[in-house]
Amino acid sequence: MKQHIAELVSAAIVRLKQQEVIPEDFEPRILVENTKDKSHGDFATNVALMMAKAARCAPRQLAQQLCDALPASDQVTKVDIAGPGFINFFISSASSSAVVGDVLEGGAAYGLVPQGKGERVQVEFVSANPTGPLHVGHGRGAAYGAAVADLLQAAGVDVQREYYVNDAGRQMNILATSVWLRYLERCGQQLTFPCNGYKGEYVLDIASQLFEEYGKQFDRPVADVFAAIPADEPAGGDKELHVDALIDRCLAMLGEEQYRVVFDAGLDGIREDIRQDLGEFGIEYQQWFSERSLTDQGDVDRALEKLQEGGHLFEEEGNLWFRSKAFGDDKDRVVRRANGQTTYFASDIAYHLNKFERGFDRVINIWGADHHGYITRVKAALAALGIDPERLVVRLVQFAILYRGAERVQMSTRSGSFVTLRDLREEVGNDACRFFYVTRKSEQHMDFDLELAKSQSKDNPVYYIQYAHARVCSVMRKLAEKGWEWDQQQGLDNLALLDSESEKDLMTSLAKYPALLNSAAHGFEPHVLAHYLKDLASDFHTYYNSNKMLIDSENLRNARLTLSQAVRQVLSNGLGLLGVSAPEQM
RNA sequence: GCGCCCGUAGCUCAGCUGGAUAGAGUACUCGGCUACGAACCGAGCGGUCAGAGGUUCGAAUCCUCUCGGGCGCACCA
Repeated sequence: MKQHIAELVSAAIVRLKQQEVIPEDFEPRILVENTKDKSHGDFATNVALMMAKAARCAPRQLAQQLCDALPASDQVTKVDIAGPGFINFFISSASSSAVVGDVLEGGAAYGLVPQGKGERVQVEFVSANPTGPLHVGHGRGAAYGAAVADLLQAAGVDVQREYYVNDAGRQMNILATSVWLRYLERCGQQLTFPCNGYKGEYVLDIASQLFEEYGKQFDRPVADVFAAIPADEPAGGDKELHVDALIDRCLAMLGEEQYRVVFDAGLDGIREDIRQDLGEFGIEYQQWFSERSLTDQGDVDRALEKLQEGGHLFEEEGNLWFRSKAFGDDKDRVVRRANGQTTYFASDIAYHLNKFERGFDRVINIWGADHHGYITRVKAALAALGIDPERLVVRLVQFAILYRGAERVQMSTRSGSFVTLRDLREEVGNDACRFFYVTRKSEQHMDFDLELAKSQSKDNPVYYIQYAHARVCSVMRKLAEKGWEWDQQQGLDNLALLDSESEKDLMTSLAKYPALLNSAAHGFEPHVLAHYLKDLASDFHTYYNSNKMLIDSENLRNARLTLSQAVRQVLSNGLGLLGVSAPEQM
């Protein structure tokens, strides 16, 4: 409909150009909007205001000339000029109610853009270090990333969801060592656990499992393990030196092969736990990409060689640097240390090169807000590799600050005293969780009150929307109890009977859905959909309270049921995209 | 010190690439079930859009500065 009006306006502009009212070369953007106030009709455009200057003409006068030049349309019943020069369009009830048929015909596919000609896009999200279970902070990235991916897919984009597994590096070595120390305890030995180690209970579980599977194969005397290790922090030493020395000792005493077994026990255990956790949260990935595989397959070296060929690397004091400053970064960055080890950044360069080599037109990274300083250097690397940095989109998700009532909850993976996503899901429910996370735009800081979310009260908007859906279902059940049937065709034939304010509002809302989906998808803004669904549910509740549906008049009854079914369909479609269920009863 | 994000009703937040009288929820005050589900609906109360300049027909929205909050500024991942 917006499109139709835009065409009418466009035709009018062409006529005015022929009459030389406005300059030939002037190409205004024609913006048609839904009106906020019903007295302003159904749609409005501000072109007259935009063009006034170029036309050297008062906006209202220009608007009048535009109106006179508008071609006739059987869908438009009235055109008005209002305010400073807006042109308001009133559309016929037949064309506004046509959407009901469209929705029912489309069904679950209503609002979706067919797959096929769309671009290939990768969405990488969560990618938390596999050093422990996901906590509530990761939950936001999970819900947001999944919704963005699903929205893009709904918009016809070919989407691949990926989790980057940081299965290399110091943190993973600390985890492996933590597992081993717990394992030694499980073997019956006593030791002082490093304060910088991973103290979570899940480490104990992994250690126990290791013990059950391998017996005492990895057992070594604790006295030897801690011999000549620098003191830990509580003992007046340095916790970092302490834990690093333990890692080296662990590797030395177990040997490469056994160390790898212990390491993998930790890695695999946690990665599978995360996979299951997210799966239960309704999130499935097409790929779990291993950081280690980049080094193993020589991708890192290859990426560095490529940079070298382009002359983007230089050596200084034994370190190999990338000239990221030349691409807008604050300073140059080390990619390979003097000891030969490549940095995490080097892996990331290789990873992003790998992504684009896999053929994605665009790559979307959902990162925690603390990574924002990282964007410039990754884009710098892409530019140096000859890849347009614009093809990488980074969306930052601000932290969710946890509250228990008025008290702020501190989170730390290392100390083990954090609230896991799993705990939250079990207490609040997946639906409320998924919805709550995406109700706010991603760059907005979010207060997550556990008490409120756990209370399962009506305060949570997800119940409000689900209730609207369940209500329609309930009416259909009651209809059957009365021995009646819903005649969709009769309903569609009698939509003209639905001329109340609330019915028109509903139809307008339904008609907005496809365009809204599209803009939510391309703007990476699932919260737009969340708010829309709340408004649609609200409109429906209003309608439901003021109009009875199960009435004797067959024509009106079927018309109302048909409208309600269309609402139900859109609620169901929208909730589905956000990973929230649409229950038939609650 | 430099960079990014944020500041809208008592609280939690929307406000689309500048548009008409800045909106929801919640809290508070009233009112509505012999009704297809009251997990609902209706009405009221509540604002110097942090502040100051600027751009223009028009600014919560764009630009600059100030104030206030969050987060970054590694040869960690």
